[in-house]
Amino acid sequence: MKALPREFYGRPTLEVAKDLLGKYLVRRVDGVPLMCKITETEGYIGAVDKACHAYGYKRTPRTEVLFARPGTAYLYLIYGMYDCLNFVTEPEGEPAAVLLRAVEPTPGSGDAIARNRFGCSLAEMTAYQRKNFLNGPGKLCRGLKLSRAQNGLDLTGDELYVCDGGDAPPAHIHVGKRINISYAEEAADFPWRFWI
DNA sequence: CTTCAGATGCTCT
DNA sequence: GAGCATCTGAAGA
Repeated sequence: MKALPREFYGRPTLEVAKDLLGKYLVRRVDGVPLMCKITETEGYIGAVDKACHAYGYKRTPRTEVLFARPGTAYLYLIYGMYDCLNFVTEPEGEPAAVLLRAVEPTPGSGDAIARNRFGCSLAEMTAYQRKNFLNGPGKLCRGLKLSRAQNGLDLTGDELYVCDGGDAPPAHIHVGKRINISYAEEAADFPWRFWI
């Protein structure tokens, strides 16, 4: 399956966030591909969004990647111990990104991802672990061996990319407020979270 | 099922 | 020094 081109990312952030749902995230580590279906995303738009790290075009060492060309990976550390994966969107120079909040492993990838996340096979996981496998930004990064080491990675390369699964687009996309950004005042209520 | 505290370190003021 | 786009395990209902 072919990686989505840079033009896919260089569009309005909320469109990209919705269009990513149902597509497949591919992470190649040591040549071995891990594949997951994308099921939950959030948009962050620096120009207007107090929840975005680059709100008001704020440039710092950390936010520099958000100003890069679309189709670049933005990974940062949160709460001292977890990483979050984002895709840079919009034309270059417009700081914005889509946060990947949840994915589901494809059948062939579940076992390797379970090892990364829990250090055991799929079969050895508890029911609770199965239910809460990759349903959070920190969890999916752990499972796919993603960290700040991948910050700035080009999504048109072969280490990390998204491809179209060939399935029909999701019939119904849920829309709601984003998670854990209560500090962001009016932006906390923007309906910029999408899931299937 | 739910709530709750604690972990942990980087980033910007 | 304060706060953070989170997760986990333990305890309660």
